[in-house]
Amino acid sequence: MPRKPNPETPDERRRLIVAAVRAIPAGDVAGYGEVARRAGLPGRARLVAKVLCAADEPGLAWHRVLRSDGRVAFPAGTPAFEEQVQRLRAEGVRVDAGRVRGQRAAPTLDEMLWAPPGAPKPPHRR
DNA sequence: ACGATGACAATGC
DNA sequence: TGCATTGCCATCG
Repeated sequence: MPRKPNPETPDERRRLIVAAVRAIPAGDVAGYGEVARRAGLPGRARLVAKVLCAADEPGLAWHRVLRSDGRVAFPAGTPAFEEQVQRLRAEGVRVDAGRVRGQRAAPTLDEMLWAPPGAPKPPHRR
């Protein structure tokens, strides 16, 4: 059956995405793709970026959203980049050279199931 | 309608 | 890890 690509209105999508971002607990992070999926909009990672860019929602934790590789999306050195890094560190997130440590930016279902507490432990680096 | 663009993702070397 | 390539999706001129 023909799948429906975008049954939602632009505003609806914006709302869903903002909600998904709000759902990220402090001190934790998520990838754009992850947020998109949690928002019920799989494959729309770029839309998430768009929304965050235009999001003027006060208190929105946009800084907890990273690329799938755990890196900050802004080019290093830019004001936005620096601010994001600081905000993350302020929440106890270890950021090294624009890369987040200690957590997975885009944990897959497999990963969650296959990496229960006590599994392959990546050595802490700091 | 079409091509360019972007706070992206997955894959390959 | 880093860089290049390809795929994706919504927006905009």
